[in-house]
Amino acid sequence: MPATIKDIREATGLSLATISKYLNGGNVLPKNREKIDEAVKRLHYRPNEIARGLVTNRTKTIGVMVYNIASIFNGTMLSTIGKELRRQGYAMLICDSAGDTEMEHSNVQFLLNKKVDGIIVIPTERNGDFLQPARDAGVPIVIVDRAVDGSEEDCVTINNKEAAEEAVNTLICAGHRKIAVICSEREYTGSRRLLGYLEAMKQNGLEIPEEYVKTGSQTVSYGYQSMRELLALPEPPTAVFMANYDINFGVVMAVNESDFSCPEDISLFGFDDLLLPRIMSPKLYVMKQPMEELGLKSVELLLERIGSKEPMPPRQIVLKATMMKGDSIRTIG
Amino acid sequence: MPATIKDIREATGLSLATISKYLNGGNVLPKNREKIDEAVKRLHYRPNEIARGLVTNRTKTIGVMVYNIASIFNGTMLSTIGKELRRQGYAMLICDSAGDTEMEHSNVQFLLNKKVDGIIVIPTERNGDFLQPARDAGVPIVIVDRAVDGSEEDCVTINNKEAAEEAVNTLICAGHRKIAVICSEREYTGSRRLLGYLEAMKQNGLEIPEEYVKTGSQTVSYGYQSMRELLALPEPPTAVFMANYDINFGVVMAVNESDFSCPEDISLFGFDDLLLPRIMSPKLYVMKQPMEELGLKSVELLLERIGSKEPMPPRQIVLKATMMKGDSIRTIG
DNA sequence: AGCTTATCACGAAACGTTTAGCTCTCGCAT
DNA sequence: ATGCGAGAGCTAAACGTTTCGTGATAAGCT
Repeated sequence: MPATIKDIREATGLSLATISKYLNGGNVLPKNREKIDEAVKRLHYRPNEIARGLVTNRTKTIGVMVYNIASIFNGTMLSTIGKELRRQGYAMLICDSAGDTEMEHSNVQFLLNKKVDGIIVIPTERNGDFLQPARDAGVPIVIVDRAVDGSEEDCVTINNKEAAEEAVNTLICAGHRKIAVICSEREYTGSRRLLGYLEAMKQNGLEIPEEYVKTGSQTVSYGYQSMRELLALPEPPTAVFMANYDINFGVVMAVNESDFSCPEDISLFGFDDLLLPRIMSPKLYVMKQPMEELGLKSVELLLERIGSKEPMPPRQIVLKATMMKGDSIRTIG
Repeated sequence: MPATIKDIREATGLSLATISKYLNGGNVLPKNREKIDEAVKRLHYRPNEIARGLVTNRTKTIGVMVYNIASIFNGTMLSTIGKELRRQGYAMLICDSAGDTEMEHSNVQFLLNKKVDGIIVIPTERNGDFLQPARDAGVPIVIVDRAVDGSEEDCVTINNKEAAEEAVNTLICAGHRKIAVICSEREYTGSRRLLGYLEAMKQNGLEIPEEYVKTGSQTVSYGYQSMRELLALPEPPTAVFMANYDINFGVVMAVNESDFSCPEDISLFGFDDLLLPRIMSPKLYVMKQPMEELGLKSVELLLERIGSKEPMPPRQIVLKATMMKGDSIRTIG
């Protein structure tokens, strides 16, 4: 039903080749250019991108895989990534793994069938095997925020370990000795941030009771449950470092429900400067990730790789997190 | 590089038609079936969906337009919609309008160029003109959550006006007389909820000072600013009805920063039962939308329409919101 | 004037599928 | 035996583009 390039041929008397060339930015005689422009406008012609994709073998579509689209962290990342992709003429096909690694496997195959030109992925866990089919197919990949073990892909992350160290050192400087951590070892970010915590504690010669280290998962519910456990200990910590945005939520929920209050009884240090840290009272101390940069950089790397015919070595970009001060830390004599 | 159906032909000696028929569920002789199965597995053959789309004129891809992908409300909706679409074999091409109606216009054209089989849209404002190109092209459309003025499309919403009435009546029953509202008139939901507020106030013979009615936009920042203004009035309200999830956030932020506290000095009633209402202390009273149902129903309507060759009359589905009690309302003598 | 070069247009093949319509074979009922 | 229909396979065209190689025209040089 919609007009095709053949209709333009009828209308102008020119050949398909000439019309196609002009529409793709080639040079034609001024009078032909006018004819084509007129016909395109009159017939509301728009190139069929499916047909184009078949012959050029490029769909101008990028697959984006996230571990959970309902998390505001991912939503914010997708917002930046989507806007930038669009600016460069690419569409964004989103696959939500919903925290399920099976689904993640299936998503890769799905995107390959859709013939995406490249894949941006914020993975569910540290195991990157699910990417194998894409590697085999030679589809460019960029991994964002959470690196995967032993990958050969481009990767954009932040200095997780150092950021965690800075956070924990801040707590220590405020006089805290009994500091707990809530994170996850299954994701890259959680494991790196845990290392930072351990390092800071060790450097300062502080003891780490086993029950102060919670390494389950980076979810709201795990944060909630862990915090309840911590507060119920015979000797609860005086400060807690939360290694991820969703954990922030769960922890704050648990504190609000308890008899403890922040910062009088318990000091908190979180991650990611999104809505929560600013909305709550007291304002939460956090390490802020440069999320926009993360998104922009990942798009840049991917399009670069798609554009270049030569194979390029994998690149590792590491951005820096910065501290945002709040009122959630009590200074201990 | 990947295997094509022609490679299967070489491997089996069968014709393209036979192979295609079998792959699409047709019947072939057992020995041929075996041959094809073997070749498909050995060559890792997967049909090229681009080529298929060209001839069938169906891409098995749905365009989903949201007014802001970074909002957790939309993220949650997208999660449900995406999962259900996927279950039915469809991909989800997401376009974020980022609150910009220009962008929204451009998004429709973009999706049409991508030849999506249908469009699900959570619109930015009440004006639905941006959908015209899709209507002209005969692409099925379903509008979710926020209806648009005078549309002929399928539409899934909730009983906004009645829900707002219930909320305001709850405040009135608790003894409140000075009740303010924060919403927006530009969106369908905001304007309907405003009507509900006005109706409840009128039914109970309550006065509505002009400065108690804030109808700017449904964003965090507007909620924040409006609440500051309300609290600064010579005669501030004793209760506030917040007509949307983002507004909740802004309002709570403003209250936390002020000398007022909830519910002692100010009672609050919000919308949408997502993270915030549960996390905050005191727990927030809200009207809860059946978000999963909203998403599922919209997918169902769309696929039904895509599947049917006959034209169908537009359908209007209205779901019901329910009240979730909290501790954010003070009972006045 | 004759030769070269640059510019533009064109015809035809190709991309990887689906599908309409035809042919062939086989078995069964008459 | 003959006729018939069902089932399965095949050929070829079609979907709407891009692109390769060639041809034509005009302009620029000696």
